[in-house]
Amino acid sequence: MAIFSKTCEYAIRAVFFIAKTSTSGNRAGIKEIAAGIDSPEFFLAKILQDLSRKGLISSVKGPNGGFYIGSEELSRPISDIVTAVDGDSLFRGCALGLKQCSEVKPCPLHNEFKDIRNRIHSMLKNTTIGEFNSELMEGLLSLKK
Amino acid sequence: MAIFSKTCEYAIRAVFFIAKTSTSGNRAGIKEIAAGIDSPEFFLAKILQDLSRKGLISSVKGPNGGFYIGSEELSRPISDIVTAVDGDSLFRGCALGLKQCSEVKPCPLHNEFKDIRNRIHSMLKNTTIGEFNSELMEGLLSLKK
DNA sequence: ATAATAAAAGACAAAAATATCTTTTACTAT
DNA sequence: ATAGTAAAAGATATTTTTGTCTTTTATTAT
Repeated sequence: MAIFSKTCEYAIRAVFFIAKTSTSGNRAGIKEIAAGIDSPEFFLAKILQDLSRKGLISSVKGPNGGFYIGSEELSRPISDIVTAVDGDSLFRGCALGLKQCSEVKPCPLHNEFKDIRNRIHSMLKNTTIGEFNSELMEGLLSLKK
Repeated sequence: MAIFSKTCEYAIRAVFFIAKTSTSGNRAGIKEIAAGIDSPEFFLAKILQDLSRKGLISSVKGPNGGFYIGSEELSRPISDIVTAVDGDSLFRGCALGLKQCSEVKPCPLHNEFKDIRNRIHSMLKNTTIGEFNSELMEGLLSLKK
């Protein structure tokens, strides 16, 4: 199993793509994004609708429309995307799926995973949506294949 | 999303349970295990059949039969279980699902996840199947709910 | 106003993961 | 050898995730 769901993978890649496009002052259409991150177009459309409803990205309909990200949203952490799509079980839940797992009633892996969970969480919290824009524009980072 | 698949969660919990039972010199039946880790019995049966085929646990049919783990298997790392069930994408794959992601063609999160992947991997490699037996027997650790 | 455009919304389909039940095989104790 | 037991194997069902297509709504440019 991967760290994120397919939906979340597409979401993060798309948001990075839209962030890059927005920084250069443009809006990105769904076809352009889907091609740019190599994802199924209609499936991605659903994901972006959801992110839009949740205020993580913005959109405009009609000619010259498309998706964009405002400067305030650019400084949001990518943990916001992950939480919106996959929930917080990645950094809050028990690795073995136990509802009651805690300090007082720990699963065998509770302590060994504590640090890892925290690391994932703080990493996602300290990485922003707009953080990779210049490297993306320079072509140093990849969002597809 | 959780770190492991449901199948893998059940697998690890069941293996810990069988390890504990084996250490006290007994075999564990499927009903006993399913009850002991709070999992669907028939689904767990399938999982254990698979682990048995792969040599991670052993089984005996008929009266007094059941599942057990030999002393050699007790010192195996739990990464063996994870790999057998979920594959190695958790510690090898790209967080954003890119096939080609690497040092030369990294995704935006490649570097931030490198350390985390390594930590997860080494943790799972350094934790053995039998490691929690005494604490499990003392009731200090939980495998259900 | 109207036509063209692009996202939103709704409905549907396929695949994978999770779960259940039945039949068969192997082993044990009598 | 036979009956009882428990896992293995096979078949089927349900749910969730992933993916596709069509219709509607909002916006823009003419």
